[in-house]
Amino acid sequence: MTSPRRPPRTGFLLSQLGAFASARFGELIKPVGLTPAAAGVLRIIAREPGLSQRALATRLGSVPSRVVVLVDSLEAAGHVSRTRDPADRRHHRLDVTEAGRQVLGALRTAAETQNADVLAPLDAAERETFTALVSKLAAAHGLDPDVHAGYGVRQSRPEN
Amino acid sequence: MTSPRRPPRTGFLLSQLGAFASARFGELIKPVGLTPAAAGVLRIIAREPGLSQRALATRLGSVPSRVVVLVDSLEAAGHVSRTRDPADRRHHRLDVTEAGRQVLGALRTAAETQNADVLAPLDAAERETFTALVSKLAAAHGLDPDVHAGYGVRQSRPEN
DNA sequence: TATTGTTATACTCTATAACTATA
DNA sequence: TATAGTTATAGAGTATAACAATA
Repeated sequence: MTSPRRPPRTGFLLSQLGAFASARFGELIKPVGLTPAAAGVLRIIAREPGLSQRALATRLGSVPSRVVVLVDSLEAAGHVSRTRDPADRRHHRLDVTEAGRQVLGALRTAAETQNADVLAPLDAAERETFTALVSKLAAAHGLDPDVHAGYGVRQSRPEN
Repeated sequence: MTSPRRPPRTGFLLSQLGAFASARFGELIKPVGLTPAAAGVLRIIAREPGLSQRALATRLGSVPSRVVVLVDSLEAAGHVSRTRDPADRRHHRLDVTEAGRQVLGALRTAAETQNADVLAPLDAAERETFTALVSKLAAAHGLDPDVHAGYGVRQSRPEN
């Protein structure tokens, strides 16, 4: 007779943990007035000033129309500026404003708090080990911490 | 002068990794014809036969109307049965059908594949360490592997 | 009157397709 | 004609509120 296999729970628990971490960050930045997705976009633009919306869409693995909505909200909030590129007036250069830079500071603080909250149950040594393993997995799977993953690689179907 | 702090990336990478794991599972069960959310509900019902929809909603941290939709889909697919409770005809007892039980087997296979795929970049020793740490974190935060977390503790606002 | 489940409805997120302007 | 960005629209997921049946 076959013994009843114990189900492999790590993958599921990892999904749960990721969702938990994401939700926690969402709560923490609510006072800042940004969604996690918009926060990720702000960080990407800060990292690559002058990015075009098209390039941003590629970076996000998303579509131009989605980028319009995200940038609209950031621009309306005064965190990001759109400037027509004089060299090719079809392009919009995206840049972080001074106000946006201040928000980036708040986001970093929120990230630190989130990090501490999520890892709180681990002691210092465990935390270090865990961080190393998570980094290794993320790198191996080609994940970018600034790309908000609604719930993963859509493209094919909303698999929620 | 203050040195530029290196941002704490583990929380974000964990979100990414969780979304990645969830998306992978979603792909794997596409042939089965279930969404991850429905799959989680099926597992919960298997674990607690005769559950009422109200109780299920509580278990999911969701609302009764949401449960109706989820159970509708599972019942239409023939994986779950609704039976009025003779003792209190307001309740519907939820149970997994024979067909549902077969699907549960397929889900377990998919979970094993997902688990292997996600953890593939780690060697055996790292995998064991990682699994232990993930389990510890999930337990400490009170997470249930069968509760699909759209993207976290909604309840207050869709923080996507 | 309180509780279980259902239906009607609305809102958010995100994608596809059609459109405008620039090249 | 090709490309960047925008608008219109649609679909999936999930919530709130009103409702029906039962207690």
